[in-house]
Amino acid sequence: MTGQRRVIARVLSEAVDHPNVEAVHRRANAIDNRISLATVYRTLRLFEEINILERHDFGDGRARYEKADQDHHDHLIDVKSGKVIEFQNRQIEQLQAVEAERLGYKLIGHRLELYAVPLADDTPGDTPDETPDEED
Amino acid sequence: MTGQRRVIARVLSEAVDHPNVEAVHRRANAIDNRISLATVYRTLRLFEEINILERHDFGDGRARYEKADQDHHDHLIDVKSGKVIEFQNRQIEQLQAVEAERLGYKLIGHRLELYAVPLADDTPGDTPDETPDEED
DNA sequence: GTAACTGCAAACGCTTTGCGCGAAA
DNA sequence: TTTCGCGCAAAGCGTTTGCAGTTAC
Repeated sequence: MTGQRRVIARVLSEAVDHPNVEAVHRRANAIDNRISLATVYRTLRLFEEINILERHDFGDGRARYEKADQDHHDHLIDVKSGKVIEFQNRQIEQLQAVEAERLGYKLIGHRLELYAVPLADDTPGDTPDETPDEED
Repeated sequence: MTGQRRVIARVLSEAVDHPNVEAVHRRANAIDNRISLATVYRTLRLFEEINILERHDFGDGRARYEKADQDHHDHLIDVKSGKVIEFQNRQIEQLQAVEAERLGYKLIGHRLELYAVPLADDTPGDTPDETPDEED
């Protein structure tokens, strides 16, 4: 267990969002600036394989990470701000398993992402709020 | 409307699966071998923007296409064979909208993928059937 | 004739990897 | 000491793009 891995582990255990690799690298370097991007990639992959972390792909072409969840949840992506909200819905989960069985399969995993806009928000604009990179 | 676009459109309208770009290119060239990969990429993107096609990402790092659906459906991915099965489930759709509202959002899109293994299949093996590239 | 489209090859963005050095046990 | 992890820079992969020539209309 090296210092780099410790730092990266800490960054992710403290994260309340879903940082991409670059963000993890930035945060890790704020703690110890001798951590290379390659190491971040290698370590994140390692942690993912050990099931310490989960990798997500929310469609922007870069991987995002969060600690593997004890209590499983899915994500709602605010397409205006890029914000990511976690939610659980036992009912939907249940129906997924049923649907899989109906098709002759045993469900072993799933990906559910809801893309949505704020309810109150009536702005007609097409442009999403300036893409931040750091958010969620 | 050029010959290339006609061929690519035909390839996708005849497809019963969810080909990736390389597969589309291969099939298009079987009809007319003067179609470059760049044109395939450009045309698929164009068709996607016009909502003639839908682009999917099933997690293998390459885009897959199918014709935009009149009647919306989601996908179940057979993780053993790579096969992709389409399904519809009104109940799940409904619950997604409800969940989004509960979180203060208006649902505008979603992605639901079920990863599963055949029910009958009791093989303990970890290795998926040789990855084909052409399948589904 | 002009605007739109194409093929080619180079570039891109994210991610992985070969290698020689350095730290962990 | 021996193994494992590191940083660096180069390569890999799917995808996009600049450019000059070609095609549609």
